[in-house]
Amino acid sequence: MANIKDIAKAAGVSSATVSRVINQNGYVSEETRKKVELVIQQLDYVPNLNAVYLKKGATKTLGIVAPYFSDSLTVFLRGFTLSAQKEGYNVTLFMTGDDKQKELDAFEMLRRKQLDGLLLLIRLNDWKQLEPFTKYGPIVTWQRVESDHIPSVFMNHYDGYMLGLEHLYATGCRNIVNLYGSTSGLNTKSRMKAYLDFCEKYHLNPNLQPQFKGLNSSEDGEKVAHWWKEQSTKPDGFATSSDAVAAGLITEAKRLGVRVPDAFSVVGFDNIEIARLLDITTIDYPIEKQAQNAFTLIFNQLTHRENPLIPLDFHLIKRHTTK
Amino acid sequence: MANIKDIAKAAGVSSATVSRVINQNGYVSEETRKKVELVIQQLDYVPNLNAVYLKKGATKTLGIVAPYFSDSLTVFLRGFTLSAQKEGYNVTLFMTGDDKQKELDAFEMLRRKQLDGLLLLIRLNDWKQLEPFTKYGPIVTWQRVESDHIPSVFMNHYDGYMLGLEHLYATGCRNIVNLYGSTSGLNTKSRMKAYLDFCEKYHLNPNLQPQFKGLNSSEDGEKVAHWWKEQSTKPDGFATSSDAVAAGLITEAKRLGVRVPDAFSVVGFDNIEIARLLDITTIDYPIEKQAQNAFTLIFNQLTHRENPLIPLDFHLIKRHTTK
DNA sequence: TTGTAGGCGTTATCAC
DNA sequence: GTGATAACGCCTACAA
Repeated sequence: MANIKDIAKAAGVSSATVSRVINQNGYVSEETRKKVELVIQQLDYVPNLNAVYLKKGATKTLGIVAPYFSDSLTVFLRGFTLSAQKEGYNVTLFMTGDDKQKELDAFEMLRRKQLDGLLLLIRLNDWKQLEPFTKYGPIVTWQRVESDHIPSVFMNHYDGYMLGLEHLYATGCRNIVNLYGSTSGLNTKSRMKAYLDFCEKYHLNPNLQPQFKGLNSSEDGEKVAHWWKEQSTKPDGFATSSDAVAAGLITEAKRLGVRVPDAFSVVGFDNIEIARLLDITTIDYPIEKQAQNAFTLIFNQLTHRENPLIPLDFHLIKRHTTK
Repeated sequence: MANIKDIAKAAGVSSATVSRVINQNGYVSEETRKKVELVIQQLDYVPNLNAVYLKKGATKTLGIVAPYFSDSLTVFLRGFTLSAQKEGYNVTLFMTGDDKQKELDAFEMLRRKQLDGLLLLIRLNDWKQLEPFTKYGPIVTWQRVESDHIPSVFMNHYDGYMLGLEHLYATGCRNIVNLYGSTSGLNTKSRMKAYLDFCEKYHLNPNLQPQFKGLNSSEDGEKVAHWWKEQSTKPDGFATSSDAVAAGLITEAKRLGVRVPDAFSVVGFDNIEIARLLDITTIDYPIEKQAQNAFTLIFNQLTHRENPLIPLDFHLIKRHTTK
C-alpha cells in the first residue's frame, strides 16, 4: 500500500505538498497539484486514517450504547445514525447484553480516543461509574439522569402516560390496570406518580387492582390476557408502557375470544409500526426527533455551536382499542 | 492526557518497559511491573488506540452496510454484532439510504484501514464497482453474488418459497397469487422460478393471476387486501416474500370484514415477531444463524482459521392463516 | 531484564 | 509556493 512519501517521491515533491493537495489547504501551484493528483490516481493512493486520527486526535466516530435493540431503540438508532452521517460522523454500535463490563468498554473507547462522543440509550452501570468519563468527550443519554453534567433528551413520561389515563377516563374506564415496564429507570416511577395523581383527581381508589411491573415484550402482554380472563371483578382498561405489551395483550385476548374494546380498553405507548397495524390507541412519542436532538447535543459540544433543539411533545393517537 | 512517556518518566523506566507491562509480553521483573502499574493507576493512563492501530495496521472493527434497517435486517445486525463482540470486534454501522456514494464510502473505510472487514447486507452499487475492494480485506454479503471471489451467507429462496407453495397446495389452494418483493436482487427471481416449477408440477396455469412485485411494507400488503375484495374470481391463497406484507394483508382484510383463512390463505416469510403475534403461517428463515456464519466467514479470513459454518435450512411454521 | 531508537503515516509549523 | 522536520503515541527489533 502506497503511502504519502511514495506519492511525494513519484511526483518529485515533498510529502508536505502532497498533504496540501489532499487536504486542499495551503498554497499549491496548479501545475504541481495536477501532477500530484495524477500520481495519486496511478498509485491508487488513499491516506491511512489511523495516522490522520492519531495526528488530529479525533475520529469522527460516535458510539451508541444499549443492551439490546428493540423496536423503539431501532428507531432511535436510525435517527441518530442518519443525523450523524449527515455531518460526516460514523456510528459504532455497542450492544452490551446485560454485561456491565461491555458498557464500560464502550466508555473506554471514548477515553482511548476511538470515539468522539457517546450516546447511551439504556444504562446498566451506576452513574457514579460512568460520570468520570464525561471529561473524555460529550456523552448524551436517553433516560433521565440525576446528574446535571450529562445532557439528556429524556422526556418526562408522566405527561405522556397521563394523556393515556385521561383518555381512558374520558371513554368511561373506571377500573384501570397499569402494565408498567422496567423498574430500573425513572420512567416507571413517573408513570406511577401520574397514576396516583390521576386517581386523586378523579377520586378513584388506586389500590383496586394489583401492580404489574417489568412487562416489556408481547409475551408479557399475552399473559395479562389470561390473567384478565380469570378475574371475577374485571378491569375495564389497561394503560401500558409499550406498544409491544399492548399488542400481546390484544392479540391474545382475541385468541381467547375476548373483544377489544368491548371487554376492555387498551392504550399503548410509543406509536411504533405494530400499533398502527393493529389499530392500537397509543401515545406518540417522537423518538426520531429525540434522536436528532441527541446528535445535536453531541455535535454542539464537539464543535462549540449552539444549534437549536427540536421541541418535543407527546400526543394521543386515537385508534380502535379504546371506545 | 498522559501518554506512555509520562508513565515511563514517572516510573523511572523506559517507554519500552511500560509497553511490555501493558501488553504483557517480553520480560519485566515483578518489581518494575508493580511500579509501572501503580503509576498507570495514579495517572489514570490508558493507551491511545489510534496510535496502536496505526502501529498494528488493524482496528478490530468491522463494518456493516445496508440502505435501511427493517425488522429482518435488525435481526441480522444483532446476530452479527453479538458474534463480533464475542471475539473482540466492534461493529460500525453504515446506513446508506439509497445513496450509492455512501456505500462506496463504507468500502473506502476498508481501504483506509479503518475497518478490518465488511458485511454487506443489501447492495446498491454494481459488483464491478465493489469487487476491487476485496483486496483490502474480507467482504461478505447476504445476497447472492455472481462472483466467486465474494463469500456469501445467501440462502436460495427457491427452496423456502417452494415450501410455502406446497403447503398452500396441500391445504387446498389452487388459485394462488404471489406477492413478490424487490426485483433488484436475485431472491425474487428464485421465487418466480419456484412458482413456475410448482405450476408445472401440479398442472396449474401460472398466468391465472396478475404479478405483484416490489411489495415490502405492511402498507403494501394492506393495498392487496383491497385489490382482493374487488376481484370477481378471487384467489384462494397468497404466497408472500415477507411477514410484513403478509401482516398488512391480514390485518386490513380483517378490517374489511374478510376472514382469514376462510376467505383465503396466507403464507408469510421470515418468521419474525409479527408473524408469531398474528399467528401467521410462515417460512422460518434462520437469519440469526446466517449472521453468525457471516461473522465466521470474515473471522476465518482475518485469522486464517477454518471454523465451521452452521448448516442452514428453511422450514414451515404452520399457524392459523392457512387451513 | 531493560533501554535505545527507528518507524507506523500524517499534519502543521517553520523557514526559505 | 515549497520543503524540512518535529510532533502525534505507540510498538518492537536490537543492543546492552
